[in-house]
Amino acid sequence: MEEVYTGLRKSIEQYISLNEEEWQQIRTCWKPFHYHKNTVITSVGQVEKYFYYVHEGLIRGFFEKNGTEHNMGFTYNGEYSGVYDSFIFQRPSDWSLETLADSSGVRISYHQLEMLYSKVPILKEWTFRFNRQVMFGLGIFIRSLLADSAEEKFERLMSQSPHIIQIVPQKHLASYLGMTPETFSRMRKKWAQ
Amino acid sequence: MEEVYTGLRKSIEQYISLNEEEWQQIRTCWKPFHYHKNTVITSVGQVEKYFYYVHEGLIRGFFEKNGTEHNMGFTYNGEYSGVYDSFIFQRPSDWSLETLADSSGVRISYHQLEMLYSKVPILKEWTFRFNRQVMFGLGIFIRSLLADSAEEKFERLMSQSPHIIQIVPQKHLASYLGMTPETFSRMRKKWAQ
DNA sequence: GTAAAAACTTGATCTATATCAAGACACCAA
DNA sequence: TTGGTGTCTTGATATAGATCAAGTTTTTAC
Repeated sequence: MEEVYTGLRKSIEQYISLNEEEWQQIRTCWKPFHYHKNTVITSVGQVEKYFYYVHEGLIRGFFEKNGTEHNMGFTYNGEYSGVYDSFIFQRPSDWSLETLADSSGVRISYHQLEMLYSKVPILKEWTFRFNRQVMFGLGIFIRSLLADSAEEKFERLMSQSPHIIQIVPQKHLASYLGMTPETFSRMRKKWAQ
Repeated sequence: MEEVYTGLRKSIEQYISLNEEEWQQIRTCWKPFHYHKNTVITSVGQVEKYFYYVHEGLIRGFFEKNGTEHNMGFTYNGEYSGVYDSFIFQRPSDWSLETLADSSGVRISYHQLEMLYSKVPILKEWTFRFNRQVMFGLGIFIRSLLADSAEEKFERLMSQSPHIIQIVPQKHLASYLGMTPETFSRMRKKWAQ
């Protein structure tokens, strides 16, 4: 358990630095969670209550349209998860969160976080910077979706995160790149040669 | 000129409220700009110096790949523009900004804005909320790119912003939706019936 | 350990959209 | 006002990737 909090602290301190008192305030607000594989954490229509720090596990964010699921992203060890927009605006979500492996870590509720901002003002700066980073990532994703062919998207994924294919089921990766599992499988074969 | 600043103030006050002194501090930091039609404001490789409030005009954000330009978005009257990621991180831009009509308004430099944050702390909250709104919009855009067919994207655009077709050249709208001008033209014909 | 269910692969075919090409229209510059 | 350049339309053809289908491998559950 201790190492989960150590991970959280390190992760927060990538953006801001904390003194001991601030950290203690923050720490007490994040509560442990644990979900088994293939558990839906948040589903469409719900209001996202929590923001998650995933110490160990794998989570996917996805939505459904005409019977097809579309993956928007994945969370690995040491990253954050949650239905951001629903969390931020406390409005019903239009996408879902599901574990793809047993996942555990700590999470903070919306109200706890709002309260923390007043107790630990610097934390607002953390959210600020974190959001900017997310924005930046979304921009890159959009760029790829607009301009890259299926083959390019596949190759980009393989050269940037080759390990990912061992962790995330192919059908989900395919959907994330906006292609069918069949196409993904063919790309993979081609790539291997 | 006065109405430009009135527009800016209203726009900022959608997120936060300002007293007179705060507003005066903010106001003096935003300087007028004016660009003619078809002017490149910021190009690839440059570091974005300014954040723009466009009172009147039309600006597109785009990048180029293999000789094809891809539009990422447009700015209309009363909206903000700038190469956000380059501005935020003060790193060379990998996309460009160009006017599609004579465009004028006010803009603030990176350093002025940083300075303003310390003089008018509430302004940071404005940026915070504005960024969240941008994130939200990017999420919707990604969703559409992942799941919608060319026809659906076209229809969505026409029902959500039917006026846009009068303002933005079709070839740019086509690129924004991730399709060719020919496809866009055919969709349009079909739609008219 | 074994059966059932998922996930992945591979091939054959189909289709939405791209590409190529050529004509019509529109706007701007002298 | 007119020529020219860029934009839009329309048709013919090409193709990347989807869909359908059937077999194989891997994972899950009892």
